[in-house]
Amino acid sequence: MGTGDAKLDYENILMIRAAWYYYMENYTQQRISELLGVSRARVIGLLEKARQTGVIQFRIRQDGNRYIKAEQDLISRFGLKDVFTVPKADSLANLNESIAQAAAMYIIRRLKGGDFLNVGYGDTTSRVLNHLAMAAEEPLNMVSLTGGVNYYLPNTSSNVFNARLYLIPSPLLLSSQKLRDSMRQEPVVEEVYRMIPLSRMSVIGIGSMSREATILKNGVLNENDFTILKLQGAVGDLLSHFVDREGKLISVEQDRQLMSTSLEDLRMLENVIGVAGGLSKVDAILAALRGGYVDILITDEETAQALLEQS
Amino acid sequence: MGTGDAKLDYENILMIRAAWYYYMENYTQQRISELLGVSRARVIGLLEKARQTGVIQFRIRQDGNRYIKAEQDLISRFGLKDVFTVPKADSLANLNESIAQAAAMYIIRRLKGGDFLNVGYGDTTSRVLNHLAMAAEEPLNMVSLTGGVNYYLPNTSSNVFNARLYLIPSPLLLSSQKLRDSMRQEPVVEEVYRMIPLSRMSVIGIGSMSREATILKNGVLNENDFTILKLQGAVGDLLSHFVDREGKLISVEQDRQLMSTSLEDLRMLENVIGVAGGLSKVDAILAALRGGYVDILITDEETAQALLEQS
DNA sequence: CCTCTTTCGTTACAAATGTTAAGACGCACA
DNA sequence: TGTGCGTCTTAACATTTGTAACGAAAGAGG
Repeated sequence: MGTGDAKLDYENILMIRAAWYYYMENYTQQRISELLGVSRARVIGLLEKARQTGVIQFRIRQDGNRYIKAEQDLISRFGLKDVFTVPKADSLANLNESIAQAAAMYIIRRLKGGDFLNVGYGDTTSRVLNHLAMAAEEPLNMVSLTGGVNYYLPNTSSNVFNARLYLIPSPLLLSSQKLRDSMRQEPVVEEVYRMIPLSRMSVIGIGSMSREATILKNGVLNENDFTILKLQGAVGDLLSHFVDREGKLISVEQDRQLMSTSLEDLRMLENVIGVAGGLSKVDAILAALRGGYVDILITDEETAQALLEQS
Repeated sequence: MGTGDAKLDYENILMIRAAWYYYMENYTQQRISELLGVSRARVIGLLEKARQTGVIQFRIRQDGNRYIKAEQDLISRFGLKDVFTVPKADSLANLNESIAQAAAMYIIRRLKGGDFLNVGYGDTTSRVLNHLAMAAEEPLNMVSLTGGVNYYLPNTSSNVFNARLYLIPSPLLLSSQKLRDSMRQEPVVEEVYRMIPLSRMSVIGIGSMSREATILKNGVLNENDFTILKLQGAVGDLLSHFVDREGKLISVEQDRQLMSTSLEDLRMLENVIGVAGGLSKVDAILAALRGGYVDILITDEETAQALLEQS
């Protein structure tokens, strides 16, 4: 059996060398092009590709004296284990990307070897996973906290999905509580549920009640359901469980049709990382913090400030 | 108790933000200077300082298909666990620095939490430690494999030495075997020796028989001793124990005056990382490999090639 | 209160990096 | 043996980054 495409291998080596020379040795691209025997334009391309594919990675050191005031205040106000904020970005899309990147950076440096990571449902989570898969050298072990399997699959652009997935083989929302309960007891489902408490870390998004909510866009809920939930005091959702300002579950019919880790079980988990940013999410994040579901919060500075002011 | 110098804190925050914007978000320095409200010149300075002090770090991903041919060949030829090579540098001084940096990168991503690291004696080791101390977020636990304490202390330029040190409180070379043996049994010495087998990793240099050898420059040995050792077939040293081409100890008087982990004990350790590069070290590295003292080798590509050709 | 020193901002310039368009080259395929 | 296709190099140009010189502002010490 061959070792794969020789041309790609060579490209890879070039990329690694270019990255080494540029970032580790501070050589100019001109110099590197001479050392590697390629054009300078190509060196630029190699470096770009190295960044894109995660061959070269940037990390910000996270030691004790990195905290800004808002971070410290959040930690003590809500009894959190840790908080990490990113500076403000120029658009909401970029902000979510930023926060996802920060979360991936946060996780990857704390997750070792064969550790398992529970993952929630949602757009932010999905972004985090993409970054993670790229940065990881050994495959990650990921356990899903909810149904809705399709959500975790590699998205179009990404290359190989460098992870071992243990997904709950079920849709997120079933058509009846009865069916949910039956599925819940299926051995293959049961098996994943048993893994969940064994993971060292969990990463979940925090949903707001805005029109942008993933759960709406995906068609899991319709606008009507949504409006009713709002009337009942919902400010956001965790793992698709809607909660009120205090983080208490709003008990509605749909909730009993969900294939999703319960809020009580979520609270029992250690190292639950909540990932969410943007002012529209402030109420939802506050609910998550008050409910005690989240141990570590990754957000942006503006939102962190707002959380402090509104609590 | 105050939280330290407010001005330095602020400088730190600026530095972190600048690094985040520049490396994570790809903003231009111009843009960053506006966001941060400082001059562009200062942004350049902040970024420079962030790199210097390890606030921002570059890492090359080390997955399975990074290996170049020489690395794979070395692994299989000598039954090693891993090999990492750096591309050639422009001078020997830079080469050593490169290799030290690579070693630090290698170690830091495999060392977690409260892990302990054994460290040998020598210039290369010392460089590795400096890089390590800078990159680590939590203090490292380092255990010395030899006496010669002064060698491990923070060198002039470095800032805080972010490590917990467990050093053998003794010179490297004592004036008699008798004294060595007595010292060896002192409780404080014994204590460190007992820690050594418990560490997860060890990093050692590999010395050659050149005039540049640390052990000579430090005045531990004089030129005479050195010449005699060469006549007896010495090709290099590990932890100041001189060995022949096959890696067998050359039993001389000085060896029995050394406060240094024995070669047999060294061989028993897991994950011993040998760090050495440059053509002058080829014979010494070969001896270390043949003797089976080293599990992981960090060197440069040119030397790797030479190792294969001369074995 | 006045210097001295240090640090930062400003500016202008030099060097490096990134982008683009045109053409050369190799390679698959008819 | 062409003919397309993609990828590379080359070269010119635009943008970004790095450096150096100078002057203003702030703090230290007399």
